[in-house]
Amino acid sequence: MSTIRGARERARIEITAAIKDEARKQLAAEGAAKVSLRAVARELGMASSALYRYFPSRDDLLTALIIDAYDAVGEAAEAAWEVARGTSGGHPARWAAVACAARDWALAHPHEYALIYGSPVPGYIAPQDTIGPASRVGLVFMGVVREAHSDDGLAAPSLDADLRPEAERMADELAPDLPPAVVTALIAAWAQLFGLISFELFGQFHRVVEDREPFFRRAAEELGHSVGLLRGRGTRTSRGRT
Amino acid sequence: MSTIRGARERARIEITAAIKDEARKQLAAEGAAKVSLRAVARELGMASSALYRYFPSRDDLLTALIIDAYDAVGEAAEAAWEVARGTSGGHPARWAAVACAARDWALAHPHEYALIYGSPVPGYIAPQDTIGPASRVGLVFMGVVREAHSDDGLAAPSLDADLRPEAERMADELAPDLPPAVVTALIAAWAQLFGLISFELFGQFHRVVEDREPFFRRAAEELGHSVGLLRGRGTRTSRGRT
DNA sequence: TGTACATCAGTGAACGCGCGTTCACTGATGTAC
DNA sequence: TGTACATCAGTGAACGCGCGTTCACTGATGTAC
Repeated sequence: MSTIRGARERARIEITAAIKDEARKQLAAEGAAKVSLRAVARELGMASSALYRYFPSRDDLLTALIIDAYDAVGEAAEAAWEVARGTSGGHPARWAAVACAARDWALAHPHEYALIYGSPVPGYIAPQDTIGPASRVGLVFMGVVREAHSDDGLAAPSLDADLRPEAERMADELAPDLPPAVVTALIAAWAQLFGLISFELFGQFHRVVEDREPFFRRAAEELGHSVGLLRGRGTRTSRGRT
Repeated sequence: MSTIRGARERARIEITAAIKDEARKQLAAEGAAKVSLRAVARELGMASSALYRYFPSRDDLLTALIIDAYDAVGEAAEAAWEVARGTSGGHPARWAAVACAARDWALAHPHEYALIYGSPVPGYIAPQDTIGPASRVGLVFMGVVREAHSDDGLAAPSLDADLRPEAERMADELAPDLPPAVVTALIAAWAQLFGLISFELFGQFHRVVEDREPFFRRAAEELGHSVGLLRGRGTRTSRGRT
């Protein structure tokens, strides 16, 4: 229970990390399907059976990678948010900065991205532990919107009558302080942003969109407006709009 | 070269279809990773080596499934468009109808959807033959927009200066008859629509969005407006908007 | 209509591969007295 | 500080699995004369 535990405990932590690192390396190189306990053990110079001291099964190792990936993209988004808050851009600029950070992370880690936002691995059931990390990026976008809200920089979009009950339920559960129409639009924008990233990463934009950064940026900005972010508030953004 | 070819040729066509059907069955049941030549052959009561008379490799069989899946979702979209054109709804309603058809198809064929819009199979390179079928759904959306354009039911969205060159290039290549801003917004909307579908299908909406049909419908309608579709044109749609 | 040959579908055995997981074990590290 | 025991990391062999692909072959269908 003390902070300094024996060599055993420290070794355990280090080796667990080494296993995950090697697995992540294989994930990055070959994709989730090719991550195998035997290959990891081989690369680490251990017997494959030794890994079972650290992960009860291959699925558990994959789960660890999934959690780490969610955390990594979440962290990237949080960091971008922090930076953007320190600059003169308004809320829409912060929104766009977070979106671009998510895209940048995805481009830098395509297989990790595919692991969490691509088709689910067949037979794999996401355990509870992934839920928290999975929502981290989304919470950053929600944070941007919430800040805009308290700055009076948010105009709730319209809401169809037949969508109202579901919108209120979602707002109740996720962000009771925000207008239901905003929460609804936010969730849609969240999915749509990752739709843009997935299409780029998974090859649907091949021979269609070439200059992808400005394309994505514009779409992301548009999504910011769709959730109700207003341009005026805060100091003026540096990127003009014609 | 005549229409009626020998028994050999007819048998070849039938058996090729049977192989694809069985493979599709396994795809639907277990996902792309589990589709194996041996299992297909087993189920068909043939030697596994016999399949090589029909498909030179497993990848080619997968390619056939991919093409069929693109064609299936494309066909569903086209059919929905035809129906929507026959009803009193305006262009936005047609857009929404096509979007909902794509979603319906995806919900009915989740593994086929994952095969074409999920993470690319590692090591698999999409051959040229998939390009045509892959663009079929997108062309339906473009058709809706084009019709609106010639009906004066389209207002081009704004376009950032830094995006203009790419927008003009894309318009030139894909739809020179449409304003570049519209083409750009259309491609973004296309990706975003499938982002909504993917999030729903791949489990990101689990415990977040419950009543998904109206949620999707609203987002789809919003996307229609984002490409410039105007409400007024054509007879009024049956779904009011508050 | 009949014959000789070419084409092609399908067989069954085999090759070689890599995987996840289990199990009885050895030896080092940690703990209680 | 020293000893006896418990805990745990790591080993290496083995089990059982299913896969993609190749190859020499048999026998049926098609074709040319």
